[in-house]
Amino acid sequence: MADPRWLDDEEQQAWRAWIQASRLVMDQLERDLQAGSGLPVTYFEVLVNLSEAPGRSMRMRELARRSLSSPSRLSHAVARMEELGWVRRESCPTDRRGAFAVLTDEGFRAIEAAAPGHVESIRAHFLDHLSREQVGQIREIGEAVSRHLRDERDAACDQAEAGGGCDA
Amino acid sequence: MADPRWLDDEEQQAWRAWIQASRLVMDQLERDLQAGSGLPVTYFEVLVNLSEAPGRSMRMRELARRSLSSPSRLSHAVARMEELGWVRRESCPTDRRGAFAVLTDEGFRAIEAAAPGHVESIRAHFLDHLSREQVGQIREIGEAVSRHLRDERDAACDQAEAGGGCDA
DNA sequence: ACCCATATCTTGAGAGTTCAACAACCCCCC
DNA sequence: GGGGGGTTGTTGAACTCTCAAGATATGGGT
Repeated sequence: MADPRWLDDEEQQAWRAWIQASRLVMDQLERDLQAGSGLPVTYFEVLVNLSEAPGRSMRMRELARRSLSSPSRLSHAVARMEELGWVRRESCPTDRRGAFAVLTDEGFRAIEAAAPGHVESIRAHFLDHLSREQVGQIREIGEAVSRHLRDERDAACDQAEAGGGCDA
Repeated sequence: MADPRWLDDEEQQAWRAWIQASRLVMDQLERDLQAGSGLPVTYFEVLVNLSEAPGRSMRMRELARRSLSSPSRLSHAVARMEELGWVRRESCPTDRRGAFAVLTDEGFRAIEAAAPGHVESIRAHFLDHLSREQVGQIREIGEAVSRHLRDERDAACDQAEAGGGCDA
């Protein structure tokens, strides 16, 4: 840590371009979606995940995983969306700790209303500026990076478990 | 808007991979930087921009632009960092509306302490998983997307100005 | 049958972000 | 030398996110 390998010019430029694009795209989508439908992007993603689930219903834990959300965040988000009438909670019959989140009809209509504008936004601020080749490149890069971070998260869990037996 | 051009499979995959990677990388960097130095990423970026400016000093407006921050956000952020003793405000002699943000020695030390871990984090969660080619690709893609969004922001200003004379 | 580590989910407080409204000021134009 | 439009920066409220702590329940080992 005393003598870190600083980034060379190419790395520096790539990193800055990536993080800048990340931020700008996210922020713009957030504004568009907010202005068009009053939905934060994170809510939209939760609702989409729910809408694709059988019965439009999913365990909180699983929903959190798919929405790239922490349990806490999802809990707050669902609480908020319950107030809005978009989601309803149901208790799990086989595991009394568990809770299901269920998408209501009103929630479904909210996604349907928001989706077209959101897709336009994705095209206008992202896809339209990429060649066909670049679309393929970004998919591979994104998947490689995501895969790693997902693995690492799982490894962290395994490590925690294995840690118990490490010196025991 | 009634009949949007939905994303085909390739577009869908590319978009999801991108946004997922964006989120995962950002979140991980945030955690690492927070754990290592108690700095939020946005603060770090503000401080870095300041540290590279002549006199370690910059007008709020310009600092906001470079940090991809809204004026409001920067104002709050600087207020917070002033409490921490990392930044100091100075009034502008030639424009009495204006304010400078100035990096203090303590603020500079805070960046120096945070930087090595941050770079390691960038390598571990991003650069290390990309081939040399992909580093180049991501730079081009990021710059294309950023350029567009930057242009659009400027165009929005021009439009607002031109709008005054549009039907006048 | 009991205990304890784990898992699931919630809650409250603290911190950052956004939006709209506001205050202060510059500058150009009449 | 005033107006008036545009710029710069701040503020407060509402909202979201994170972190740590807690409530409840499961499951395996003894």
